[in-house]
Amino acid sequence: MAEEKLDTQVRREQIAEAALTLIASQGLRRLSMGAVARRVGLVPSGIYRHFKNKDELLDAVLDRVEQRLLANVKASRDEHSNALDALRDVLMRHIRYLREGKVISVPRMIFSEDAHADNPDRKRRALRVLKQYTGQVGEIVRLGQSQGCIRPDLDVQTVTMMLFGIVVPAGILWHLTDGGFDVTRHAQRAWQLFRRAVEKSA
Amino acid sequence: MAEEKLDTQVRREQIAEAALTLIASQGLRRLSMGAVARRVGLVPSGIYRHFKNKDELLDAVLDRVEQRLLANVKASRDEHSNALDALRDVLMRHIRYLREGKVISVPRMIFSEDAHADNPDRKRRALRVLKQYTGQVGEIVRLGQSQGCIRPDLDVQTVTMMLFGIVVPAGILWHLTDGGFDVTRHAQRAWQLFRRAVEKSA
DNA sequence: CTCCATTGTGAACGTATAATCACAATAGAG
DNA sequence: CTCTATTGTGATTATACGTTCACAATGGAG
Repeated sequence: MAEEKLDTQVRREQIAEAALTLIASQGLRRLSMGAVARRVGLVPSGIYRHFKNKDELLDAVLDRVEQRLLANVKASRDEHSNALDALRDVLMRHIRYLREGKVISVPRMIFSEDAHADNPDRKRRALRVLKQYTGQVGEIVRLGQSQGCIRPDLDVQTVTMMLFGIVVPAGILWHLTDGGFDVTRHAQRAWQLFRRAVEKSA
Repeated sequence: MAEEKLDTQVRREQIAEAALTLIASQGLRRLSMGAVARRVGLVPSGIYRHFKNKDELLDAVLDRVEQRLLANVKASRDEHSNALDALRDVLMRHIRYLREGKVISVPRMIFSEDAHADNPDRKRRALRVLKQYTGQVGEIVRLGQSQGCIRPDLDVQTVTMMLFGIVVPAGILWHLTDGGFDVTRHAQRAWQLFRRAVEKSA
């Protein structure tokens, strides 16, 4: 079945990526070691050459999720000096990924109760990822406050979660409607509302 | 095991309620027919006297979720003539329930990919429930626009989802932190933001 | 080229759980 | 009170899945 023998480091990447894709397309519940194996062209037991068990695999997936999330915020920060522009970019980046069906696995890994059904450790790690992420976004908010484009009296976390609150429900509807919900239009409109709420009027 | 023989109608209620509670406390994944049975004082196979299979049970649970959601919005509408007050009440009602740990099963049933993993039918029904719910909230928004307290130029659905976007992320954090996140405080602050965004200033 | 550590395979096992069925208990109609 | 339909039980089956293990293939160090 395997085309060739590959190094563990390579396989671990392949396998984690395959798991991520499968989670994105079918949800965590249907993620079986067998399905992952098939996707990388291995036999189920082959996975265990590279991961001790399913838990360890899910941890690796969570690692990838963490990397991508933080990389995204960083990109938005780097590309926009104006804080509001950067925040808008963060938002739109999420929406774009949503539409491309790429990283639905992210919310699925972090939010799905299944991801930490009986694994308090992973639950803690998911929380840590989320906090790091909102922390980064919060930095942008703070920047905006010092730039004078965001009202200084607002609680940073609240603003952050409000932005977050545009993406998550949109993702839910997008998922429930199998892509029928126009997330882009919604994000644009919601952004107007968000902006009105946080912008410091001159 | 069973204390007494009970009518199917009564059992169906008991069983659906037990399932709802279990989903709330442990998530959908860990919901087994055996666990439900134990909770109502029956033997696993006993469930099948009242439900054809697990799918039918989950459908019944979704029914209950639907009822409670709509009843909640209705209560908020009835208790407050001012639209903004009613919206705030809808929000706070959610938050209260969140804290009481009562109806986490609601988002779990509607949002969890597991609830409709390979059941497109239930997915459609979950969408219908969500649409009815947002439709009801949307009515309040429209009312507010005609009352003159909500900006008339705003898209109703966007406003509705924005309110929704306060609850959902809060619920996520509340869940991830095992109740450590102060959802009430967050809801109050987020409400200020929301209000500022949608209120028609005099 | 040779050899061994690494990687891949197929069969097998244990477990969890949904679902079925023959049989027992019981509540309520008559 | 009696009888039957309804409800409850325990044993059992089927299935899916995570995991293990003995064995085979292979690639790279020497």
